[in-house]
Amino acid sequence: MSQGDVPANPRTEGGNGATRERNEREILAAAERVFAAHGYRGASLATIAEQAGLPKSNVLYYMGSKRGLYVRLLERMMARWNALLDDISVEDDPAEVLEAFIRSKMQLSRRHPEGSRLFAAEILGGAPFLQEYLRGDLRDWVQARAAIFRQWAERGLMDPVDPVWLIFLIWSATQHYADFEAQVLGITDRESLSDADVEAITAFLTRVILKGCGVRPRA
Amino acid sequence: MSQGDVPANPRTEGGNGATRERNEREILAAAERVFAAHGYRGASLATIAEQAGLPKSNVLYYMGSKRGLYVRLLERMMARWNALLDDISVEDDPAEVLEAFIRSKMQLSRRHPEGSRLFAAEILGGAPFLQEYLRGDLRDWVQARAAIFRQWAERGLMDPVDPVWLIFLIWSATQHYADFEAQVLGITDRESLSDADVEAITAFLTRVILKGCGVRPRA
DNA sequence: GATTATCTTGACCGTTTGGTCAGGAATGCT
DNA sequence: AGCATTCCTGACCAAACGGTCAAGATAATC
Repeated sequence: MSQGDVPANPRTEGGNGATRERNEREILAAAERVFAAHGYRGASLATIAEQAGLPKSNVLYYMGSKRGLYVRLLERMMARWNALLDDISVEDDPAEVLEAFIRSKMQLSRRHPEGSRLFAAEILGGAPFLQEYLRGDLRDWVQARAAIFRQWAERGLMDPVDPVWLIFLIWSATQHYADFEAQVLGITDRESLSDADVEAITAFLTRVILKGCGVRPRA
Repeated sequence: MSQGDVPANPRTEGGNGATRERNEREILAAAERVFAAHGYRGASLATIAEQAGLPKSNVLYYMGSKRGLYVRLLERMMARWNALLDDISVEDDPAEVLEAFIRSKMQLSRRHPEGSRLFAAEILGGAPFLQEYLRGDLRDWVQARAAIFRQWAERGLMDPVDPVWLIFLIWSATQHYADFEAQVLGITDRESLSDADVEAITAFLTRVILKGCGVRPRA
């Protein structure tokens, strides 16, 4: 090995090997829970290791550092987020697109509540690790959608509401049921939200928001 | 002093004394910022003391413990919250009440963004300190309002939407601009939200939500 | 001016923090 | 079998953590 070469550090490799895969999955799941509950600073590697059923040293062996583990979780969550942002066109039906948007966002929050809370905690703390993403990719995505909403409004398919505020409204409403789960459960005296509950909430949000924006069916 | 008496501990007294008042105010303000940004576990007394411009020992002299300081902040925030929850009656105009609700909630988030984020972080972490409040006072308040919304619906003054989901929708939408400020600013490329921005958002939310619930003017 | 109550703070304590490291165990490859 | 890579982990470290305490400074009261 010549000088300057990176040593054969397993941390830098792709991730082949069944043991590695299994342990990393376990660590990431545990870390997502702990970071979601306590934020970046409040989470401890000892707690994460305990919940993953591994010694602390092993967590560091696979993840390198607390920071690296956290960033990896954020990236995984951003990937999930991006996966549901497929392309839309001015020719699509606003009602269908908005309903699909609300529904898929709701499902994302429900399928990955810890990831959703992890993201929320990051933003709450001023988004120290996500500034670049917010001011880059995510902003572009929002502006692209906003442009389409505006065209729909011009064609009389919906009211001329500010599309950016509309996107934030949908985000906040759908995110609420994952992030503020403790509040929702406490107030409604539930132990958990059933599939039927989630369906009812989705239908409620779709109805109120579509009607509120004056979305008219294309046909 | 007979046995069993509480010693003349300044911590237990009302809070007279100008020095005390000034220092406590400084400490609470600094603590609210730090707890909001990092959560309960992630916040450190050293950071709070530094931001308050006092030695750490002094913070503990006034507040007793980290836990006590945190609880006191939560109680202050709950008091602010309760202050805007005045009584409403079935005879009131739904449009006026809902708009006032949205507007006052929006102002609360704007006037006390750190308190709002502190509250959000507490809920995000599973509300370990607020379980009782959520399942008690707050639940009662929600149910009382929900009953009135239902009567309005029966009288044909608004659509028969689930009133609890409606309250959550308003909460989430208004809270979003304080809690996710970093996201809003990053995406809209702003440095801060102006009064005009807040007014525009309030008008947008009022319009969409009222229309979405089919609220009809009483006259 | 003396006395008392309040305020201030550096030094200190035991625990927990993220992270390192050496060295052994398991596994894969030829 | 032999060898290299990957995996595993207890011991250890300096720094930061929440909290205590004694002793002095300041302010209030008579």
